[in-house]
Amino acid sequence: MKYNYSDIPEITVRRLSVYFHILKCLKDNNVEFISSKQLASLAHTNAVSVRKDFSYFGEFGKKHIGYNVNYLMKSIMKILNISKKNSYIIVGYGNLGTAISFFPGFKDENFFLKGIFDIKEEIIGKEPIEGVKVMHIDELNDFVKENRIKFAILSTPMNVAQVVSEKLAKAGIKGILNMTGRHIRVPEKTLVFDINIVTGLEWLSYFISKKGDKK
Amino acid sequence: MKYNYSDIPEITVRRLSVYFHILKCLKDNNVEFISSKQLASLAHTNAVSVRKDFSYFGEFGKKHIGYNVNYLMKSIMKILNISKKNSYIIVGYGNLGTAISFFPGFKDENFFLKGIFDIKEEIIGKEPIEGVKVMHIDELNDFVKENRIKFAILSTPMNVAQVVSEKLAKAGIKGILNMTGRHIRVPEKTLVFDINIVTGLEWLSYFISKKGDKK
DNA sequence: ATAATAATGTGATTTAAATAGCATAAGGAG
DNA sequence: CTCCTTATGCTATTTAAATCACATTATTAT
Ligand SMILES: NC(=O)c1ccc[n+]([C@@H]2O[C@H](COP(=O)([O-])OP(=O)(O)OC[C@H]3O[C@@H](n4cnc5c(N)ncnc54)[C@H](O)[C@@H]3O)[C@@H](O)[C@H]2O)c1
Ligand SMILES: NC(=O)c1ccc[n+]([C@@H]2O[C@H](COP(=O)([O-])OP(=O)(O)OC[C@H]3O[C@@H](n4cnc5c(N)ncnc54)[C@H](O)[C@@H]3O)[C@@H](O)[C@H]2O)c1
Repeated sequence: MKYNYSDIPEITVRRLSVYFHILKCLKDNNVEFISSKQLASLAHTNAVSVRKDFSYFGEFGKKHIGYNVNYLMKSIMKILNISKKNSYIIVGYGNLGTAISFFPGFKDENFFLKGIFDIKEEIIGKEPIEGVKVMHIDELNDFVKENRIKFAILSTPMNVAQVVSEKLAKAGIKGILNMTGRHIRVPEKTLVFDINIVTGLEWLSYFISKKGDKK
Repeated sequence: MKYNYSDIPEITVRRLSVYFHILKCLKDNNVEFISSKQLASLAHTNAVSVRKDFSYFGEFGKKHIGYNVNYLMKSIMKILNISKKNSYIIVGYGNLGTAISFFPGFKDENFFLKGIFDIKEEIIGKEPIEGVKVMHIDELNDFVKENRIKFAILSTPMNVAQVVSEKLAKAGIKGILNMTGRHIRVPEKTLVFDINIVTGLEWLSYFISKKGDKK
């Protein structure tokens, strides 16, 4: 069956990403085939959901056999548009920005760090990662345009999140991964994905406290 | 109207946390009252959703006026069970763990860091934050039990995520904030909240690539 | 004092997502 | 070669979430 882009549940896209990370791990352990049931159990969901999620994009499995891990990974990479190299920058090079810059996991998914931006004079010009320089935020606009950067990880302090994200949008950044915990408003053409660590603790807190009073 | 715990949509709990962070910011700017419409616009949702979310827990607003920012914050804190002090630990004190330990934002939400665990001999015994020591993972069990720690932020390497989370569950940790990107399996009594930065970039990648082929 | 306005809170309805059920295909056992 | 098992993929149904529509109330303007 053929689906439109707009028929596809947003949550399916999230799950594809989860499946992908699980498949990476399976591949490292030389697993060649996996059933929707097994994959579901690893992804904390159920087999029907797994099959349905894939069915929006095509038929990737074989009856009686399940899914070929390698082929499924490649298919998901195509769907998520991460089969080709992508470039990203980090904006705000403090504690969190630094941690992210040293994390090797982005490369496996074809995301390559191309630049770092901050305002602290003492770090500008440094090259903390080979081939990646820290630049002043004033150089952002030209750099993004010249290098056609699509993605930015925003890890500045909260109080400048809004102004900095406006600069990002203006420079032509297509997607902002917002780590600041502050909601930002940008033109519709720029997408934002929010990650908020504190929110996670609050969610846990609620469900732990409510676990007693079931039903 | 009175709702049961199980009648309340999970997504509502997530949004409460989002509202709370926005309210904190409004309070800092001396805003006293806010309408569901205004709050919705700041939270990227709509006014009815905002009101419905609150209505599961009680009536917090005044007609024609809207919500008192302070009162609403206190109410949300009660709902999320963050009005009293909570203790958490960080397990895996590498780049990310360190960044998190220095982040002051948890205190505002009544989450206090009580201990740090790792296996690197050269950092064990250090006190990177006043009053918070780095301990060996072998001391985890006793420490968690003695200090009745409820929450743990897991930031070890992926390959030990499973074994370490089993230790956490065994020690009696109630909620794990899993930063590793690897899915972990723990007994049902232990809750897990996953945060995966790479997933965020993939989500952005998908929606940016699909934006052209609308409908 | 009355009308107009701006807001909340909640049943009713619509839409989206999850789940169930089943037809079908691939492989293995006998 | 036929039957049994296992697993996919799709349609139908159920459940959950979002939205609509409106009754209600507090405040302001006339
Ligand atoms: N840094 C990032 O931006 C980033 C992004 C996405 C995901 N992650 C994930 O977060 C986790 C931590 O990342 P990081 O960059 O801080 O890695 P890191 O290697 O800098 O830190 C890991 C720490 O865990 C410690 N450790 C190892 N085994 C342990 C054990 N058995 N018990 C306790 N501690 C142990 C190590 O000694 C080290 O200090 C990883 O799983 C990574 O995949 C990190
Ligand atoms: N560290 C965490 O664990 C954590 C957790 C949750 C949320 N956050 C959020 O992530 C963000 C970063 O946290 P952090 O701990 O790295 O903070 P940080 O203060 O260590 O780093 C912020 C960096 O941004 C730079 N900066 C300031 N203004 C700038 C501008 N206009 N343009 C570019 N860079 C600018 C600063 O010079 C600094 O290097 C914050 O918004 C924080 O709320 C962090």
